[in-house]
Order: sequence, then C-alpha cells, then structure tokens
Amino acid sequence: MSFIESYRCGVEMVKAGGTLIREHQSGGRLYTLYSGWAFRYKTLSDGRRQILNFLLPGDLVGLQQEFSDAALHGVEAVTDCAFCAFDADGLWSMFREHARLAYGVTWLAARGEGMVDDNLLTAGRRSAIERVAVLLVHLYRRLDRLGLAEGASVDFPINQQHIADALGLSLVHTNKTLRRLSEMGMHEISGGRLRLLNPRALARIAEYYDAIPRPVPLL
Amino acid sequence: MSFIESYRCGVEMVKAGGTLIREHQSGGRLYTLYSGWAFRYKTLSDGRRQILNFLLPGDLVGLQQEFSDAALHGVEAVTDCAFCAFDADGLWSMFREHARLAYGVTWLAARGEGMVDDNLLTAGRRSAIERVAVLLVHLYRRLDRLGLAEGASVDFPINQQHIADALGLSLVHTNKTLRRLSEMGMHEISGGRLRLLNPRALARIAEYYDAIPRPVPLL
DNA sequence: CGGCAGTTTGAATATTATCAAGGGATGTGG
DNA sequence: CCACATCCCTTGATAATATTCAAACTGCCG
Repeated sequence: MSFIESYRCGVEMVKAGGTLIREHQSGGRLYTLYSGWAFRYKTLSDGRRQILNFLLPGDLVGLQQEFSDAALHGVEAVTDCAFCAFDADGLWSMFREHARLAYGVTWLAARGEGMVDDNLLTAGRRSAIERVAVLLVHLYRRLDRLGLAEGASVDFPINQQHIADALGLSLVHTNKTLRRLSEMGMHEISGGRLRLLNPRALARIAEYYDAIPRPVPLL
Repeated sequence: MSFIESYRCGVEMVKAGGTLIREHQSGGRLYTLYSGWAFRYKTLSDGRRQILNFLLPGDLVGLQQEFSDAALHGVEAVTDCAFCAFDADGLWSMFREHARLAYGVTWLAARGEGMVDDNLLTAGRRSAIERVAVLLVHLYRRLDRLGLAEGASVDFPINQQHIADALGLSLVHTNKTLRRLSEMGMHEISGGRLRLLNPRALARIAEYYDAIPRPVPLL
C-alpha cells in the first residue's frame, strides 16, 4: 500500500459537467475514478459526439493518453467526481519496481477495452430498441456489482442526450425508444433513478450475456 | 531477446478464412500477429457480425481473453497468417521478471483500445460515406507506416462484406457507397489492391487526423 | 463449360434523423 | 410570490438514410 501512495500524486475533484481531460490534450497522468459518474468521449469537428464508455468507481482512465498514437479522447464528469491521479511519467518505474501494480493497470486496461468492444457491437449492429435495452441492463449490472444497487433500482444521473451520444442515436429517437420500453413495462426512470421492472425481458431484448465477473484488482 | 523466446510458445499458422480464437472461448494465450491480415469480431445470436478492428503485423491479440469479464471476441484470419504465441499463464511472471516486455504489452493494449475507440466513433456518428472514407484512409496509413505501401497503393485482401461488418453497414449499402467514392475519383480497388487517387480529399471526407505516430515496441 | 464467390443494380420498405414546437420542472431576480 | 429563463423531456410531421429483397453480372477456378 505504501508504494501505491508513492505513485499517487493526489486526488482530483471535478464538478458535475466539468472536464478532467480535454480532447486532444495529451496526458501525462493516469486516473482511477474514486467516486461519481463520468464518461470518455470523442467529437467530430461539427459537434457530433460519441460517448465511448461510462466510467464508474474503480475504472481506469488515461492510459491511452500516455501511449496511443491514435487520436485522443476527452473525459467529462456527469456528477461530481473524485479521481485518484497517478504520475504517468512514473509508469515505467512502476512497471520496473511494482509488477503487481503494473499487472493491475494492464488488467484494468484490458477490461476497459472489452467494454468498448461491446459498445462497438451495440452501435454497429443493434437496432435502436436493442441498444437502449443493452445500455440499461449493462449499467444496472455494473452498478449492482459495485454494490450500488438497491433492489431493482439504481442511481441514474445521465440524461437522454448522454444516452443518445453513447448509443449513436439522435436525441429524439432515443426519447421515443426509451418511452416505448417504459410503456412495455420494462423500466422506469424518474427522479434521477432507474428501476428495472422486467430485467429478464430487457436482457432478452438486449441479448445481453454476462461472463463470469472477476474481482477487480485494487489500485 | 532470449527471454522473449522463453515466453514464446511457438508460432501458430492460420489459413485464410480460418479461426485463431473462437468467440466465447476463453483464452490462455496471447498472440502477436507476425504476418498477414486478420480481424477481431463479435456476433449476435442471429448472425449479425461486427468487426471490432483489423489486425496488421505487429498487433497484439488475446489480452482480454485473459483478463476481461466482458463477453469475448473471436479472431479470424483474412489471409494466411502467422501468429507468435505467448503463454498467458506466464503473463504474471513476465510482469515480475521482465518489466520491459510487460510495458510493451500494455503499450500495445492501449494502442489497440485507441483503435477501437476510433471505430466506435465511426460506427456511432459518421455517415456511410464518411465511414467508408475513414476505413480506406485508416488502413492505408497503417500499412504505410509498416512500410507496406507502394506509392499510393497497398495490398487489400478484404472484401465488401468485411468492410460492411467493420463499419456497421449493410453489404448493399457498402457497395453503393464504395462505388460512389470511386466514381468521385477517390480510390480504386482491383485485383486485391487499394489505390488512393485523391488521399487529401478522402481524408477531408473522413475527417481523419493522425496523431504523431510513435515507434511500436518490439515484442 | 459450369459453378462459385464476390460485386453490382434497382425497387420497395423500414428505420432513423431532422425540424419545429410544446410541456414541465426548477431556479432566480425583481 | 410572480415572471421568466433554462434545461430537459415529449410529440408529431416530414425527410433523409440505410436495409431488405431479388436478380443479374463478373472473374476465376476446376
């Protein structure tokens, strides 16, 4: 634990709606989300925005900023967020000196990529109603695994624009699809909470299969 | 170099059209593509397929198989391929004993994720013509960086079904869009080769910006 | 000369986007 | 306490985009 501390260079607080990493800003830092909801995104020059994935507590951000030669992504907070920051310049020495930690970083990175893979399948090949169903079930399960579900209901701070941007749909169509699902008795969103009323049917629409969850390494 | 060898457990040859990793098969191996073209993909139960990204020489595959709790992907060869296989069970000992290598693995993983991010932006937010343009420019540039371009022309072993599956479009629409681009004088595909006739205009349509490429670590 | 895999085309249909406008809650300043 | 501004959700109408279906065409290989 003490060496984790040595790499940590502090906590970064970001207000709801604020930006942790600006798009095209090449980083130098690695973050772990400690509390709150955030998301990674990319935009085209005319403003079309794609949310790459939502970040929940325990998720890692910023590795690509350090490594990638592909274009970069931004990170924005949905709610007030606390991020643990690590010095990415020290990443190499972390690999040399603390293999366990490095392994954890790689683990989290691979997990993150798996998430984006799923989202790409969704955006590329699912219909609007399937996409929305996937999103609802997926977020619910992630929160549930974090112990943040209260029965069938979870905190749900994102709005329909976020959902549209995550799924590659227009705002209007997202609204109509969401409405359709709730009229089918699938779910209910109100007061910033999501409640799944028929999780099995939703999962069937979403064709959402969970693999065996593994415990997340501490970081 | 000698310790790279110690982790290598041989070369795996896959014939064109053959499968390196079956979907839902949880791995235990890590691969580096040595020669040929391949792709990672996911399918839905009714057969809709999404290609997550194309693999070119130097790319890493299989890390998620080892780590991820998300659903898994398959890997299929487009042309005859040679993969270098590493024992993933030895991954942890690699991190402990050969930080340099482990760092390289993580580097490649992050690079791979960046690629999927781009593809998600494309599938989610670009129009058909933009998607096709992105694909052509992107593949051309990747090959060029590998020294595999001959002037404006590169080997192009994929067919329109591959392109459709990579972009989240139907085969028919992909065909019409491709045709439209070539009638605009953008490119030419014939005899298994792609030639970019107007790279600048294509890149403008694609809104494709390269970041500064960095040298790829050897593995 | 088939036969096959991949490409091309047209027509009809479905899905999704865009445009325009209204509604409801919440908050703020006068 | 009211007026009004803002943000988000909702709805209907219309248009654009992409899919599906069906069929023909091409080049290549045995």
